[in-house]
Order: sequence, then C-alpha cells, then structure tokens
Amino acid sequence: MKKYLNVLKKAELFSGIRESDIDALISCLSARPVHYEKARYVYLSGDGFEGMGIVLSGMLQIIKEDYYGNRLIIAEVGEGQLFGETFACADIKALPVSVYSATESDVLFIDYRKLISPCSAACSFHNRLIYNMLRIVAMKNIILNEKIEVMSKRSTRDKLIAYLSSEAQKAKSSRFSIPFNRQELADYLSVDRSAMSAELGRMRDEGLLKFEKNRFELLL
Amino acid sequence: MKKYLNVLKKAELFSGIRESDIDALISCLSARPVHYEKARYVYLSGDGFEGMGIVLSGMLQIIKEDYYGNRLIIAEVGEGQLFGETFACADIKALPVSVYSATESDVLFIDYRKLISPCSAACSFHNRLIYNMLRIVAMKNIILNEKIEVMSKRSTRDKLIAYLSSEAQKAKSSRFSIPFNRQELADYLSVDRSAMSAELGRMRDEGLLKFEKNRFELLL
DNA sequence: AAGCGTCTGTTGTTTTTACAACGAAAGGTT
DNA sequence: AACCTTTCGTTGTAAAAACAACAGACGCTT
Repeated sequence: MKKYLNVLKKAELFSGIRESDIDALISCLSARPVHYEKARYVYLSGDGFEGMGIVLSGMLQIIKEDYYGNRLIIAEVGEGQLFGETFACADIKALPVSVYSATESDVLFIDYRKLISPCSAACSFHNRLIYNMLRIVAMKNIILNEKIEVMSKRSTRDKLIAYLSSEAQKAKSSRFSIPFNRQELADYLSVDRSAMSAELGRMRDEGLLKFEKNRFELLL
Repeated sequence: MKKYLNVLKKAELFSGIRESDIDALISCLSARPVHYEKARYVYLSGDGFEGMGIVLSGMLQIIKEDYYGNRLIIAEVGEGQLFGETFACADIKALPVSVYSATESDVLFIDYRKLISPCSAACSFHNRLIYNMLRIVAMKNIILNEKIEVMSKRSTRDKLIAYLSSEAQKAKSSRFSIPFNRQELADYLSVDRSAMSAELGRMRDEGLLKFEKNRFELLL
C-alpha cells in the first residue's frame, strides 16, 4: 500500500487529511486493493453493486450501453479519482453502467458504510472524510447542471455562446482557453463537429469572437 | 414550530428519524424559521450564500437569468423539500441562481456545518442526517445524469426513444404513464412542442408505439 | 524529405427542426 | 348552454443542423 501513498494523499477524498493519518484511515475503512488486468470489467451493467473505489493506478472507463447496443464512454477515471460513489451514496443496488479497466490498474475498494459512520472516537479524520464526500458529490452535481444548462439551448450558436460565456466567467476574463478540442467540444454540446466549426466561423466573421486552436476571446 | 412537524417528519432530510426526535434536532442544528411574503427574493443571484433551507410552507422557485436577461425557472421547491444543499455541500460562496418565493412561504434555515459534524454524542440521529444528505445529493446526481443521457441524443425521435425507454424500464413494463404533459415533455427534452407532437404522430403511424394523453405503450 | 495520422475549416446537399398558425377536444366557470 | 382556457395534433414554410466529402495545416515517424 505504501507505494500508492503519493496517489492517495492527492486524492480529493483525502483532502485535508495528513499523509501520516492515511494508513490508519485505510484500515479504519476496511479498504482493500484489487488488481485488474487490462481490458477486464470491474463491474458489468446490471451487476449487483459491491461498493465504491478509488483508482490507485491505471485508468477505468465508465461505460453505458444504449438500446442499440452502442458502447458509450461516459467518463474516464484516473489515478486518485473516485468511482461508484454516486451509487454508493444513493444506495443503488444494481449498476446502470459498466466499469471497465482500460489499462492494467489497481483499485482500492472502500466500505461506504464505514466511511459515513464516524467510528469510535479514535479516528478524528472521519469528519473530514464526510465533508469531502459531500463536496465531491455536490461538485459533480454543479458540473452536471452546467452541462444541462448549455445543452438545453436549442441552436448550435446558443450552445456555443452559453458554453463560452460560462468559460469566460470562470476565467474571469474574455480571453480563455478551453479543455476540449473541436470534436470533444461538439460531443460536449451534443452537436455535429463540422456544423459547429462552421458556426464558429460565422460567429468570427460577425465579430462576436476570435479564436485560435483552443484559445478563445469573446468580443462585445 | 410545532405546526410544521407534519411537514418535517415527511421531509427526506429527516427520513428515518423519529418524530419525537425532530424537536431536539432542530435546536441541535440551530435551525431558524423565516417567513417570506409572496414575490420576495430569498436569495439574489450573485449574493453571498448564507445557507441551505427546507421549505415549511409555500413554494420557492430557483431562477436563473441567462445572458439575454431571460428569467428561467430551473426548479420549484415545495413543502418538505431542500434548497441550496448543493451549494452548501460544494462550499460555494456566491450563488449562481436566485431563489424566489412564489407564494407566501415559511423556510427553515439549517446550519450545514452543524449538520455534517456529529455533535457531542447526545444526538444519535446525526449519522442518519449525514446518510440522508448524501443520498439526497447523490439521487439528484443520478436524475441529472439521466436527463443528460436523454438530451444528448441528436434528433427528437432519438430523444423520445431514450426517454420513453428509460421510463418503461423504470416502470418495468412497456405500458406506463409519464409525469409530463406535452409542453413539459418538450421542455424536458429541449425540443419544440409541435415538432415533438408531429414526431410522436409519425412514430405511432410507424407502429413504434401507442399513446393516449400521458399513457404510453412501447411496441417492438 | 516523404509518408501518415490527426485536427480543423469549408462547402454543397439532404434531412430535420423550429416556427407560426389553426382546429378540435376536454374541462371548468359563469 | 355559452364561453373560456388549456392541451394536443396537424400542416406548410423557413431556418438550421446533420451529413458527407474534401483540403490545408501540423506534428510525428521512418
């Protein structure tokens, strides 16, 4: 476990907890590490859900299959990140998604019930864990809300304006860069890439904005 | 406070807590009731956020103003329901939305810090509160994810199929009713009502489904 | 340097959606 | 019964998006 300490100490779930306390915490949470080979499933959609985990090494993918049978990658979970916490918190018994180990990976499974019930006094960091857990779930909530707000615009142009405005607001500047390339931005906005590119071009021509690669500047 | 006990005992936040314990709980959480007249703002967008609350009577609206200045009702919060919990959990200082008292209302403000830090032993229901809180936030998360999954479909038809399929799945039957009228469904899917109505008509003609009012049956 | 893959912008065509306008049905009120 | 309101479906037209196909720019590898 020692070798993953530098991953765990950066994990959001353990934020504000002293590195020296992490070891005690792990046994307090009955955390157990599991190794996965590349291209193995951690959970299959429909499976009984066994508990949340934190990625120690490698990368997991959260995968949803739609009614056509298309495999859609909903999220990627890297080192130090949690997965399954929403289902643990919401007490969901059967997973609506699959979890897939895209690379060889190590996962630390954590007992949710132990995490949320403060243990026998000894373990003072439990409060902090609960605080972190709530913050993580709530932050995800906020991010989802932002996405819905942008996606709910009817036209590609309005989606772009909504997205870019909110990025500008976050950056507190009309000049900012975005964490997406064109295809990823189109996926995020749920529009066609080429049509979006064309719309960006028109908006540039109309003097609404400037851009180069992933750097944007809003005018007006 | 007594007169609101039957509201509080049904509130999700207090689920699993004995009615007789609620009074003690309220003082333990430093909860304070506030009355609002109709058409008053509880919070204005941009305001410093003072804390979450639970609606004792009346109805609040969560309102977002977009860059055109359009007022958009994001959610309505009725008796027994929480508001602001996401921002409390995520430790957001400045509200990105306004909270508006659509009717005359009473609100019970709750100290989030006290809610998440188990108090001096005496108060055994604190664990349950934390558990409830996490479940509430996580459930919201799941609902948002469902909405995004549906909204991310490109065409009206695919949105309808995605939404109706998920409703059928929830109902565990191909016959089910939905909680929306046509306009509300169109808003939820973020499409035009009349175009959606026309698409539903075509799908019926093609033998994909049957419907009458808000009762649907999926065929095939 | 040549070859290859990826990313991006552009254009023309086809398909889909939004929009506006209207009529019919159902429910409530006076 | 007459009236009003709300809801829903239908239609035609205008606007927008998806789609397909391609070309230029860039970076990487050999």
